[in-house]
Amino acid sequence: MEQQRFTFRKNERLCSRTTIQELFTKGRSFVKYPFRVSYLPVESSDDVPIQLLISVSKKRFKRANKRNRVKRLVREAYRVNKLDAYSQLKDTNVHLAVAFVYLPSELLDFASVQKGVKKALKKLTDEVRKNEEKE
RNA sequence: AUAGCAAGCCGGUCUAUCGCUGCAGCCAUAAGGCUGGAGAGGAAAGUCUGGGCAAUGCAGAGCACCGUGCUUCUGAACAGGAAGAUGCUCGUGAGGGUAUAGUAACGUAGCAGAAAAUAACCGCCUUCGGGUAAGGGUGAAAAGGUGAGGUAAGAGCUCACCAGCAGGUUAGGUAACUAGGCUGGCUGUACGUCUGACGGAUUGCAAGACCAUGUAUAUCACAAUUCCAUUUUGGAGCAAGGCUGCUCGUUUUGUUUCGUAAGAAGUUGUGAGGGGUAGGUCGCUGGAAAUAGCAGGUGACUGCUAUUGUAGAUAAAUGAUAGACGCUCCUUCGGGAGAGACAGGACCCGGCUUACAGGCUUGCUAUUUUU
Repeated sequence: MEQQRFTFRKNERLCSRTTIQELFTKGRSFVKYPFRVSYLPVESSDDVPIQLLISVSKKRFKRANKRNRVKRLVREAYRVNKLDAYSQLKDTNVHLAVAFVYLPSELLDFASVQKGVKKALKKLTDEVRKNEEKE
């Protein structure tokens, strides 16, 4: 793992259909506006601590170009702000499958999306650490 | 100059930093790294149509069902396009919208109105048997219109002119059709049923082809064990399906019976092995291609020549931030403020339809002013 690179490559995305199924049926979740975050610890040999899925519902955004725009904004915000969460999770040595579900039905600008992503990541890392300590 | 009509085009550009998906080259055991170059639209949308491609099905015939509808072209084809014809309609105008096979037979025509179709009622005339569609003002539509003669009163009953229809005919046009002349007193309109012509298999790239870990397993070989009648093929009958819905016809499968041929079958273990899930590879982008020039055509379009290589992702790439230019508005000319539409490939082409801030070009029309 290189130092301080703001990448978002394929191995950081959640691609497998079966793990996505498991994530939504078995995983835990919380709401931190504007996202609902679901997560599930998984077995993985990769270096990457988090595999992420961004989801925007067709009900809220009927047109494909708006859905694409939301996904791009969220992905960009995650890409810039993920390193904090990585360093937090590195010493606990868990691998997570995470889904960000976009809740509002209107477009937000990049600044507020970024704020939301930061908050959500913080809450995620806090919860994971708590759970580790319990067990 | 202002307002508008038609056709066509554009629909931000550049720089810096970080980042995404393929491709080519180099480095690396690998993970990956570096360099170069490429990376959404006019509608990519709706999925309404015509094809290519793929799988399945198909001896054929009739009926049903669905679609189309003036003419001539165009095109691979179409419910597409071009040029034209006729009727109706909107606009001062440039122009826009809309309809169009056939009518032998049958049906319907609300409200209003006397009446919506082998004319009843009022009225008119009368020799009291009847005759009469000129008058009745409602409607989208009222039995051709106007005038004269004629008559008891009237009527194409007769005549002139006008409108339409039918049959010949002349001229123009490839044709739809247009213009004229002749003959016939032949004279309502709309919609539907109907008749006839042409076309139409079904499902869509989540099609389909290939590779294949784990798990279970058809089949085959060998071994052990148990046990005794099945398997193969041809004819006939019956049943169920397939061929678009139905009928005829045809075909496939199952079953019963008659004949022919063979001698084996079940369970367990080991090995081989087909199909096939997760996942992956192909399909996948060079094609009715794009651009330019020349030629033909009123035009859609066609031909020839040259040049170009132009997205191929898969929980799905083409983005974010900052600045500059450009656009609109305000201005104290220092500057300040604002907007940036509709919309994102998912096998590929031809169309149609719908959405769209703002801007540009060409031709034309109306009005006003100046010359």
